[in-house]
Amino acid sequence: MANSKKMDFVILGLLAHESMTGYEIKKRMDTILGFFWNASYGSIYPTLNELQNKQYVTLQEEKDGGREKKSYTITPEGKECLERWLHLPVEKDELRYETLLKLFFGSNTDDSITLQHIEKFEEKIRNQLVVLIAMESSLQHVLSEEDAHLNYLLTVTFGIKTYEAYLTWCIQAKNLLSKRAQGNGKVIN
Amino acid sequence: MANSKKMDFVILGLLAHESMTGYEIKKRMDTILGFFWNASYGSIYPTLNELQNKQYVTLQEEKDGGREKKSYTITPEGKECLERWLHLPVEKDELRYETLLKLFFGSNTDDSITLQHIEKFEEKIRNQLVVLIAMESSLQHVLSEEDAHLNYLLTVTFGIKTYEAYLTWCIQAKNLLSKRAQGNGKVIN
DNA sequence: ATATTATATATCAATCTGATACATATGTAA
DNA sequence: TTACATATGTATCAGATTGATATATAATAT
Repeated sequence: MANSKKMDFVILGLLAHESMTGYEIKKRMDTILGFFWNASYGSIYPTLNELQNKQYVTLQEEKDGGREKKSYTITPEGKECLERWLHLPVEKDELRYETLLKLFFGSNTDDSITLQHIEKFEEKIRNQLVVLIAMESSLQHVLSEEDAHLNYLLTVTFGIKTYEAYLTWCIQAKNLLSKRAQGNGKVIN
Repeated sequence: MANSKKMDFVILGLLAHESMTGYEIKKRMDTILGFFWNASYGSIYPTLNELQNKQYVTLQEEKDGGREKKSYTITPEGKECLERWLHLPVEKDELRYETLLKLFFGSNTDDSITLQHIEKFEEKIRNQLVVLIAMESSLQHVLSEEDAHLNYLLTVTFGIKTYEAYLTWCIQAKNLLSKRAQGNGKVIN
C-alpha cells in the first residue's frame, strides 16, 4: 500500500469543503460521488476516529435534546495531507460490473435470462442518467460561483458520456442476443 | 449476502469452459475479465478449496518433476450452482475510479496536477483500447465456432464503446481545465 | 554460467462491505 | 392522538478481498 487507504482522502476531501457528521458524509458519497466511488458506515466511522487521532480533523460534539451529533472539521495538517495525495499518481481505476460477468458466462444458460439482465441494466442506467443530467444543469448555472463547481461538473459529464455509451451498447447487445435466441428457438419476451 | 460471494461463480464460470489451475484462473481474469472484474490469489486459492469441499469442483493433482500442479474440474453440481446464480438478478455494478476522485477534489490543488492525472488516464485507456480492438477482431473471426464467443464479443464491445466515450471526454475535460489554468496564470505544460 | 521471467501454490495484515443494532426525530395517515 | 414509517445519527462485526510477500521449480535470455 504505497499511499495508505483511499477512504482517508475521500473524507478529507469532503471535509475540505465543509464540516460534516459521518452520516452526512455517507449521504454525500451516495449522491454526488456515488456513481464512481462508494463507502459504507463500517469504513467511515472508524476512519473518522483515525483521522482525529492523526489530528487531520477535529471533533465538535453537539447535543440538541437526546440525539448526539459529531461534526468533524478538517485541520491545516489534514489539508496538507489531502494536497500531498492529490499530487501522487493514480494507483487504480476499477470497474466491477456483475452484469458483464453474467453476460460473459451467459452461454451457460438461456439467452432470455441474459437479455433480462441487460434490460434491467439499461433501465437502471437510464434512471441514473436523468439524475446526472439534472446535476449537470444545476452545476452549469453556478459554474462561476466557485472553482470546485467545474471539477464537479467534469465528473458529471464523465458519467453522462459513459452512460450514453452504455445505452447505445445495450441496444446493439439486445439485438445480437435476441437474434440468436430466435435462431435457437429459445423463449424470449 | 443474498447469494454468497461472487468469486465462487467467477471461478465456476471459468471452469465451465475448461479445467484449470489457480494460476491459470488468475491469468484468464487478468486478460479477458480484467477490464470489468479483478481478483487476487488471496481470494482464488481459498475459494478453490471451498468449492472442492462443496463438491462443486474436483481436484486432479499432477506432478511433472518437482513442481506440483493442481488442476480443477467443474462437477455437474457446480454447473447447477452456476446456472442458479445466472438466473438471479444482478446485485451491484460498481465503478471505482481514483482518477475521478482526484478530479472531483482537484480544486484543492493546481489544475496542472489534475491535468496530468487526466493525461495519464487517457494514455492508459488508449493502450487498453488497442488490446480490446484486437480481441474484438479475433473474436469476430471465430464467432460461429462456439456460442460463448458472442458473449465474449459483447463484453469486449462494451469496453470499446465505453473507452471511446472516455477518450472523447478526456479531450473536453482537458480543454476546460487548461482554459481555467491559463486564466488563473497557473503553470501548465 | 547467470539473471530474469514464467509457472505454480499459499498465507496474512490491513481493509472494506453488508448487515445489524440501537436511539431519537419528524412526518403522515387512521 | 396514536401508531406507523421514514429520516437522522453513531457504532460494531463477521465475512470477503486486496496487495504484499514467501517459497520453489522451469524456461529463456544474456
